[in-house]
Amino acid sequence: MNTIRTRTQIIERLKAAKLRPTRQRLALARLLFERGDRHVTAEQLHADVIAAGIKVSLATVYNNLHQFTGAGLLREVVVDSGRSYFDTNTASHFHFFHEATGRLEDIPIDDLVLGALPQLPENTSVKRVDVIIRIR
Amino acid sequence: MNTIRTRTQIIERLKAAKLRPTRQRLALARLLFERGDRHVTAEQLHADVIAAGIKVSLATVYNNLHQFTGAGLLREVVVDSGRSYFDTNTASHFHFFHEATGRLEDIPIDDLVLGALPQLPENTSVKRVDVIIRIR
DNA sequence: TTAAATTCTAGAATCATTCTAGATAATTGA
DNA sequence: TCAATTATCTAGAATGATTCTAGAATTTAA
Repeated sequence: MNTIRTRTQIIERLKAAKLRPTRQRLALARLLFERGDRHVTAEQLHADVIAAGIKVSLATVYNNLHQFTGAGLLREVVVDSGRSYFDTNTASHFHFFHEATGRLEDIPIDDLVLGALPQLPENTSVKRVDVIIRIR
Repeated sequence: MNTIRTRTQIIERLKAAKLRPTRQRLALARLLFERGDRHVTAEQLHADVIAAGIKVSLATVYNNLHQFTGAGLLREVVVDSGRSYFDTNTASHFHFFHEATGRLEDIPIDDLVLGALPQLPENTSVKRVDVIIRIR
């Protein structure tokens, strides 16, 4: 998970996802994927990219967050009705949510064991299991 | 959890929570607590109370859902950034979330075992643990 | 019954997000 | 390299859930 990716690797990732490496998309992808795991909201990422000196509209940030999620490069985490968080760690894992600060933190996979899943309702399959430990 | 409460019991519950049993609040409380467990959004509950022939504004539904939650009579469940669900079952338990329909379903407590919680970050305590199995 | 306190309400305001439609940029194939 | 095609970007409007506002109505306690 500590993957530090180069610019070139990121461009490859985008191409593999059939997403053109435009100036805006590349800037967003670098902010998201060049360093370790991140949990961001659209607003936060928009502020980051602006701070990095690249002109990108908020709509574009939303578009790209959704495109990345659709391509499996991000995972949406629902902890707060009101805003969405996106997690660069797409492997199966759980979260601490700091209620006071709104910060999300990964729980190392082995640190929390989930027993066998219960029997599912008829004709359904699991899309995903979310575990959030809300702390303060 | 199959508590069928009488009108009088509900009034007592409200008084215990220091909430006046007004016409509107009582109507909402009866819809929520007279039958078994329910998972509702503000819009759904508003539609229900109107259908029951009582005139209540949407703002009042929101006010009361929050007051009930503050009093521990309801629990807010976050499954969807965009709208809030309120659960009349305040005991510790987990949920199935039907992504196609937006319906929440309780998982019987013993049907899913969560291992020991991981070590918490410094100076924090657990407020709540949410487990949501997203199915479709 | 009355005053004080709470609650209710319609409508405006807010906030995150999505939509619109025209402008710009990236890619493709000759 | 150069259009032509296609994807992408953008500002600003629109949306949808929720909260706020401030005045009216109701409830309670004495």
